[in-house]
Amino acid sequence: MVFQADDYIPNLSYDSVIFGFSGEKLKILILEYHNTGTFALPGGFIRKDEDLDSAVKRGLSERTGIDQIYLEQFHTFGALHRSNPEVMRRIFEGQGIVMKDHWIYDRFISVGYYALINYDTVSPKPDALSDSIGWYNFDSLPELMQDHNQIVEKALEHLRNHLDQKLLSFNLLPEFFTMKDLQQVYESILGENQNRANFQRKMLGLEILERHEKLYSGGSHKAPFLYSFRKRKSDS
Amino acid sequence: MVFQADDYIPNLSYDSVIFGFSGEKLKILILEYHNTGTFALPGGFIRKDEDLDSAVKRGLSERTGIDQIYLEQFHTFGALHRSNPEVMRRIFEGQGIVMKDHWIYDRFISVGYYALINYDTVSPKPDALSDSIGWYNFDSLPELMQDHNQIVEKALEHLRNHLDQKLLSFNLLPEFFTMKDLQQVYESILGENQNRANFQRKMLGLEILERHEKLYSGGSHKAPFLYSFRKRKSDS
DNA sequence: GAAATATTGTTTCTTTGTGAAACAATAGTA
DNA sequence: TACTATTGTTTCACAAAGAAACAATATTTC
Repeated sequence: MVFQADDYIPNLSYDSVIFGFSGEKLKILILEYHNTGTFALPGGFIRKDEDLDSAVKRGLSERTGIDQIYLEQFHTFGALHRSNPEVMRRIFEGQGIVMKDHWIYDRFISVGYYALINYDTVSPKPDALSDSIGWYNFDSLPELMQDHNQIVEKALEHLRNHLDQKLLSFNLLPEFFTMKDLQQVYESILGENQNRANFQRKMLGLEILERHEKLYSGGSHKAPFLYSFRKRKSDS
Repeated sequence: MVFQADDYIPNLSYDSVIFGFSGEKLKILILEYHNTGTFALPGGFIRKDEDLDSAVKRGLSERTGIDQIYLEQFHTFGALHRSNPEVMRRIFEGQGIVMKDHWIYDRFISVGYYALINYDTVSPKPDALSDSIGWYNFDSLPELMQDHNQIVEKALEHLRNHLDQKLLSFNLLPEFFTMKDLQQVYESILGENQNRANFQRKMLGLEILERHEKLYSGGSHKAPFLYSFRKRKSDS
């Protein structure tokens, strides 16, 4: 599982910010390299014979088991000193792998992607080098290696700016959800409370929701409708 | 001037969409390789010892002579077959350079940037490989090599989406301009007419314009105010 | 089984913002 | 001096957004 130099494009990687929503909080997937105490975003390399997008999809599907993932590229990080060969070296040595020279120790420019996935239906798997992968609350992340904290910041910024246009939130929810669920997704991403009545009006006005029978819920109050989002032509 | 393999990151390039505004129309800079009839965006490669952003700035300043350029990265294009080695080979051979193998014939992933510059104060210079560089009306571009037309499309899309937030338009205007000038920039970028009264109200409301004395103009009508945009702390 | 409670779905009212038109001002022209 | 073209501003109508109030209902409590 040591990466063969000839198979991959050198000096170029991708890093992914994988968002999930637990029902209350926005979370992202973080890898941990136990022996080094290093936290990192899931990332990977691009084969010489594959599309950039395909490389990212491949990596995410390996880690999450999901094939149909909402993926968006948001920025490419190219500062000269963003990558630190010493950190990579420690990670490999923490795994018992000692290599004097390797293309992986070079300087890397990295393309940032974010993904939105349904938290409930995923059981993430660590990759070959990492010992664990897990969900972390977005508002209390550990310190990540290299510039990964900045990458996360930029991902959220992009997500916020495009939340309305792209109805991204749906990718974070299960098939059926209540209006309150949807509102909580918006609130956790935007970081501010939304007015309940206006939020409902706005969402229904978009004409993308399908209303179903009422939820037979356990709450001691009026049961909310369940919604799903309409299948569109563009969906495959 | 043949690029040395050891100096540059392989398989990675940048392409730049350089916007200018002639006073009426939105234009972009296009290179032409005469002997091949090929049109292309100005682009370049990244040295192993420089920031990605610096590489792009270096390239633009070589071509435009301007150092302080508004630059924004908008997308990285990574489709496997986006670059075509045959086209590159023809360009080199058109220059009388015949090389059997060269890293420049490899597959390239390219980072797209756009720049906004003041049309009047720039006299663009072609690079080593191209015979000419010139302004083309944005709405009547020639067919460009590889995926460069798509790159331009995506640049405009990004520019439109961020026009309000970032007040980008100012980078396209001379130091002093009228409200009508500013409105024409907006209209040419957005591709639709703006209401005159509301546009003025909106722009003044942003509190970023400084109003100066009236222009002593030649028009047979009330002379318009001249404006400049306020210097901000963040400017260096 | 009736009242109480919590939350949902909707409506109403107010405020704010936007689009279009009208009005007033003025530099040059006839 | 009147006329014309365009600018700067105001007004009006309408739509959107924010806040509060009202009505409906599933469960709990008495």
